[in-house]
Amino acid sequence: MYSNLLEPSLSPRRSVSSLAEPNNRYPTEGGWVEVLVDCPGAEGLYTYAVPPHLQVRSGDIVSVPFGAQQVGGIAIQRLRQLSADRDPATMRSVEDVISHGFFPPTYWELLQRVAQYYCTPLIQVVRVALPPGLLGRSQRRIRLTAAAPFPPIREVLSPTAQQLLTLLQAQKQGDYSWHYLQRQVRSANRGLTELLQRGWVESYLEPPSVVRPRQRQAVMLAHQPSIPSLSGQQQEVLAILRRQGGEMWLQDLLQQGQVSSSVVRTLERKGCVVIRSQEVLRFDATVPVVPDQPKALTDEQAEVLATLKALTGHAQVLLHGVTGSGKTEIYLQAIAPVLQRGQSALVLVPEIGLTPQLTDRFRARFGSAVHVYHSALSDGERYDTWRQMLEGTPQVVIGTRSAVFAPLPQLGVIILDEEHDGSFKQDQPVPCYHARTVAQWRSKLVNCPLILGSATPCLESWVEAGGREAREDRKDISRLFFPSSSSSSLTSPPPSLYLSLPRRIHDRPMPPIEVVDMRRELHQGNRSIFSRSLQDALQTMRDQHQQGLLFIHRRGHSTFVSCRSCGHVMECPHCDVSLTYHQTQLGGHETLRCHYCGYGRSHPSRCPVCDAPYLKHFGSGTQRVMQELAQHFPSLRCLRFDSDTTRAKGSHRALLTRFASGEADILVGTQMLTKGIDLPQVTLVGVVAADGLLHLADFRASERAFQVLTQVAGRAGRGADPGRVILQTYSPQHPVIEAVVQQTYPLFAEAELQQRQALHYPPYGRLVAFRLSGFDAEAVQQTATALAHHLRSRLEAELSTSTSGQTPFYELLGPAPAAIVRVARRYRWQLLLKFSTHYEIGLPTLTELRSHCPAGVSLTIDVDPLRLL
DNA sequence: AGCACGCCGACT
DNA sequence: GTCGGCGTGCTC
Repeated sequence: MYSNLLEPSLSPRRSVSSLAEPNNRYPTEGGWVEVLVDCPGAEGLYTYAVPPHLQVRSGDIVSVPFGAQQVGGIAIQRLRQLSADRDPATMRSVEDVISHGFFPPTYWELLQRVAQYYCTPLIQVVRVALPPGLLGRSQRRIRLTAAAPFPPIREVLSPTAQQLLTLLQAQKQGDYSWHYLQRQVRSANRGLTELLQRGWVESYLEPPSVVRPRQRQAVMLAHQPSIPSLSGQQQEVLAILRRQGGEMWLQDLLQQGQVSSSVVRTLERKGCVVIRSQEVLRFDATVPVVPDQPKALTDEQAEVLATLKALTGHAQVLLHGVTGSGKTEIYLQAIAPVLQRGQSALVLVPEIGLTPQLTDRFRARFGSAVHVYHSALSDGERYDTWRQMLEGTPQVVIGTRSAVFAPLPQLGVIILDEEHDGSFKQDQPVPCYHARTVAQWRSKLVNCPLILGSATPCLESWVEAGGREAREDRKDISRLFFPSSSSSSLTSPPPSLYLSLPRRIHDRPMPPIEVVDMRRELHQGNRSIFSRSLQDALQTMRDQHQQGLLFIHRRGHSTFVSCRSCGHVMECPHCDVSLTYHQTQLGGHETLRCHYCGYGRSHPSRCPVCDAPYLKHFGSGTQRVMQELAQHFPSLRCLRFDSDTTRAKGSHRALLTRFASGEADILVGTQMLTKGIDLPQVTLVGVVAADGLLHLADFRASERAFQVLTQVAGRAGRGADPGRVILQTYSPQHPVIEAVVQQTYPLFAEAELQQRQALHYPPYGRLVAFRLSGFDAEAVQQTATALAHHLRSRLEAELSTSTSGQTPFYELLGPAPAAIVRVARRYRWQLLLKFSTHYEIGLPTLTELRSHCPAGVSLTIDVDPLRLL
């Protein structure tokens, strides 16, 4: 059923136990080891000889020869003897040990579970769990030899060989990677054999460049019995060393003593000092800002905190606190005792770049015990942070979804902040894991609490916390639910506790939300994108020297460009979408960009179809709003805040800092505004058009719209001044809008859940998406149909042998083309499997399904997809 | 991923 | 007949 990497010789459980025991005694040298190799297509274990000089233990990261190259891998298990069908003479040896990894107990079980559940080979999971570059691979390179004639003798060489030679000779070192040459020259292979035969070039393997800890030489005083006679310089060096407490970096010592290293070497020979290589860790150790103290809590906060502190062992808690209710302070105070116990805490956030404020608060409270782990770190920083975790020092790791695999050995609590956020789900490379799901497993495995925090919990978490059953009682504050009488069909009580913070701190009111019907504005002659209400509010805000946010669903200027003469719409040549018009300022450069594949071109002056000069852009994005603001409110200072202006590293924080310091009055942005911004001086929030969010063809569209709008609205009035929210829409009667205005999560959830239940959508059913794509439209469609047949017969067979007492329910939808069939020239089709949660369905392995796909059609399985194509 | 081996169309 | 395309299959 699953990608059975470890079968048949080794059951998963056995491998786990052997890896989990660091005190296992292995032969120190020689013997054999099974290695999980990092190579696509190589999904089994490979046996290698352990050379006498190496000590290889289970869990170590090793470098091994594999075919023609060197690749990284993980030592899974030592073998005392080789199986009989193997000839010891032909076995290859482990090249090197890259990292001794004593992963925490149960860690491997977690990784295997992820691989199993998300239908992906274990090595893929290992790859997301380890810092990048740790599993290195060698590279084939080609370089000129001394024998190569210069200039090249043209007559005797084939054109391809000539091309290669010219290319190499143009390069300073005369050295290129083979990969590069193949891309440059049509049939490079032929030409290369020619050149190799003549001996003009040679091919060599560059060993994998593996990220390793940086080593520095440390010098320390030795305790010596007799003091030998020393020269003046030698005595001087010893004196410096003593002054510095007996231990220094060699480099510092040489610099301070103004001596050469030979002086120190002599001292070492005489036994006065010891020189040792030591790892230096490259993580950001800046302990910034003013240290702060735990803040006084409201009664509600205190009650929640007391409950959290009382938790022992595994428990899942949904902390449902309205925006501005002080969840972060609770996290901080819940973590403090964990650290005191000598354990560590894992804090997962949607995107680290978006939450500099959160990181700062943690640093201010816990100082250097806070480590940040995410993809924006350099490989070296990431490696060192990761490695440092293995040591088990009590610490707080703040990170994005992949940090759920942070190898902390003494985990005391896991916190997922903004748990509803979609970026906890990975959808690009497999495994398509959800950090919340993985965190649930991990907290169970290591027996620690998991806290899910949100103002707008996703419906899965809401249902798990028993939110639906206990709805009627929810007028109370800060309650703890163990619904004793389970009313529904659930066989077990809700696996999660529900804690709520229904009020903001300091009794600050939730901002009132005013809905403006834009149809009426239009009828009354206002053709601007700003209603009169919003215009007035902006004016008032300006007069009172307050700040505001404007939320627009789209970046760019306009959503599409079309010809008013013939109706032609400008489209991306690689995708089935219209191009977005971009113009940063009036009169500035006009470009068209594809938001799916990144294609860009300049704005044509005439229609490419009918040549009429009447191309016009429609719809509005962040850039257009900026321009309109500049026209209507010239005195208002605006900053744009979207993925275009925050692309550069650190620009996110920079923009927020500028805004916070009062450099601008208004921040104009996209979804980013909803994430983790805590600016007390913001009083006005305007939603320019909510409609773009409401009408998406996806069963989660309403949930997402509700979350986004509630979160944006929640940015207003977090400080002393009360806030207000103006929500412009063309469909004011839409249920989502009504729910947002009333600020009643349970009502929204109930309505939405009824629909979900009726259609067997999550959380009442599970989904698995099978996604096919390829450059050949027909091949993709045919494969989709064939796969659907195969799956249907598989499922029927499964059903007939099912022994489960429940009536199994499943449905295979499709094959259907994706809503946007072609993206980046690839055609995309999808099959959707829906089945009831209590039915354990046996999914075929990825390998099995891929065997039904011809070359050129790729298949990925997305378990529990968030977005449907 | 690389790199074999192996099977079909246009050139000496 | 061979050169050269690239389609499957294996790497301890």
